[in-house]
Amino acid sequence: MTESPHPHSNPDCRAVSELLSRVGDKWTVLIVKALETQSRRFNELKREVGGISQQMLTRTLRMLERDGMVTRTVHPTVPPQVDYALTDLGRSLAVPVMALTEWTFANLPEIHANRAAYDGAMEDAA
Amino acid sequence: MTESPHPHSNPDCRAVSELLSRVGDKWTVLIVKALETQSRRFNELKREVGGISQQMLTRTLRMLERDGMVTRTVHPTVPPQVDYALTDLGRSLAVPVMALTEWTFANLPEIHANRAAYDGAMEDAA
DNA sequence: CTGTATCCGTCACGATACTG
DNA sequence: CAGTATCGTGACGGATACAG
Repeated sequence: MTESPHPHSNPDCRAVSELLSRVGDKWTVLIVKALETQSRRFNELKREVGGISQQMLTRTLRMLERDGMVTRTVHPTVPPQVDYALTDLGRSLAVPVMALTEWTFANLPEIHANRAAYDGAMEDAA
Repeated sequence: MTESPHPHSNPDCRAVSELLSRVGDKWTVLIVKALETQSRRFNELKREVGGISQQMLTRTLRMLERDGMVTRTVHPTVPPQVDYALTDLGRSLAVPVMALTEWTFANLPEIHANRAAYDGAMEDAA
């Protein structure tokens, strides 16, 4: 946990920021969740996640594979079959992510109430 | 933890996704970190975070305020003085975020190694 | 089936100038 | 000091067509 006057310029903090961006992107968590219980084929994932384009599924899987979060196994059959599975690293990431998820569920009512109050105050001012 | 064939369309899961995006954006975590120990004034925050534009600082603070993560206190002095502070909600969010941060530090070497291996394999193929 | 290539719209973000 | 207004840019993400 390095200290720096400008967290931004610190390489370690940039790494954390980068990881948070990955987790915060539109599809990563949904894909990891879909792989949580079992390995999946490409189109299985596409159906399971729902609403994702082929392009984004491919891109996100490549990033996850590069970081060692998922493995990609090609079976040289015809038609081709590719299985994606979580690695231990990917599964271990799911733990703190789940903590954030549970925090969200626990505090969702309060957040919604806060927003309603804020928006109400804003339109009073307007 | 609601079940749905298409997580995307589930309002609870969208809320989680939204929260992850907020945490995953470029500045939120850095601002929360800067407010962790004490309340800060606008330009104090700007200096502390480092590299953020006025516009993004304002926007991010507004979002955090709307969600009830920070309070905004205006002192009617001249020149004007505005203090930002974390709420209990904001502080409680910091807990699971820190868990993710620590996971990152713990697994950074492995991730870097994975990337190097992946990139190496790629340029072999090329 | 499992991708890659291409095009395109949107929006987050940055820089700058201006205001109370 | 603490913002708001405006404009520009690039990355992100979707749709579609094509390929092995």
